[in-house]
Amino acid sequence: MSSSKLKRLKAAGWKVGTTREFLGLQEQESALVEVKLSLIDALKKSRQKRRLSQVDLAQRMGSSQSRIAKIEAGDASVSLDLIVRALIAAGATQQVIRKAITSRVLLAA
Amino acid sequence: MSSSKLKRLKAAGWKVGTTREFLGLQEQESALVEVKLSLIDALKKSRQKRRLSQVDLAQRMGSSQSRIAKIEAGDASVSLDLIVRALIAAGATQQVIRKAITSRVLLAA
DNA sequence: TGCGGATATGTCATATCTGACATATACTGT
DNA sequence: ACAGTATATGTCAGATATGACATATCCGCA
Repeated sequence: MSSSKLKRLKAAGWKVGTTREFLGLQEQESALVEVKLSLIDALKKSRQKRRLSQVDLAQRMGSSQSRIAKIEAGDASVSLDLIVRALIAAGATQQVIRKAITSRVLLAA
Repeated sequence: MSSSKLKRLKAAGWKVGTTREFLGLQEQESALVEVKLSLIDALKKSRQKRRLSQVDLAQRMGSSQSRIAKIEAGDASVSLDLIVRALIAAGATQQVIRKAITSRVLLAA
C-alpha cells in the first residue's frame, strides 16, 4: 500500500493495521463499564469483610452514606476515581484491586 | 473494651481495630495519585508501542490532543476515568492495566 | 407492632472535569 | 532558514460528578 493512500485512510479514521487491533468507541465504553462493575463488586466485598457500614466508609473517605449507596448500586453518576477512593478507604490492597479489574471486552492478552 | 467506649471512639474517628488497619485521608489521596501516575506511565508506553500520535489517540477516543498531553503530563485536572479510557483506546490489555496499578502506600499484601 | 440500624432513592447547589481552541515549543529533514 | 509534524500550555463555557439533605425501604429483634 502506498504511503499517500495510507495517509488518506488514516485521515478518514480507518483502522489501517491488523483487523480488530483497536476497539470502537462503543466497545471502549463497555470495557470501562465492566471494569467499574468489577471494582464495585470488590468494594462491596471489602467493605463487608471489614464489617464497615456505609456510614463508616463514608466517614473514612469524607463522603456521605447516600453516595456510597450510589457507588454500590452502580449509579451512572459515579466516577472511577470515587470507586477507587472507596476501595482504598475500605482497606483493599493492591492485589485485590488488580484482581478485580475484569472485562469481557478488554481481553487479558 | 466496652461496647459504648468503642462506639465513642469510632464516632470520634479513631481507628479501633488493628493499628494501621486503615489509611488516613492524606494517605488515601497519595495512594490514588500513585495509582494514577503508574497508569499514566503505562499509557505513554502503550501509545508509543502502537506508534500512535497524541492526535491519533485523541481521535480514537473522541478527545483532543491537548487533553492527551495533559493526561500524560499528570495534570491535576485529569480523572482516573479519562486515564483508563485512554489506556483502553491505546489498546492496552487487561494484564497491562492490572500490572500498572502500583503504589508504595497501597501495599500489595 | 414498633424501634433502631442499615441501605436505597431523589434532588440540588456547587465543585470539578472536559473538549475545543489558540498558541507556544521542540524536533527533523531539506 | 523554513516547512511539517509532534507535543505542551493556558483558557473557558458547558458538561458531569459531588456531598449533603430529606425521605423511603428493608430487616432483625423485643
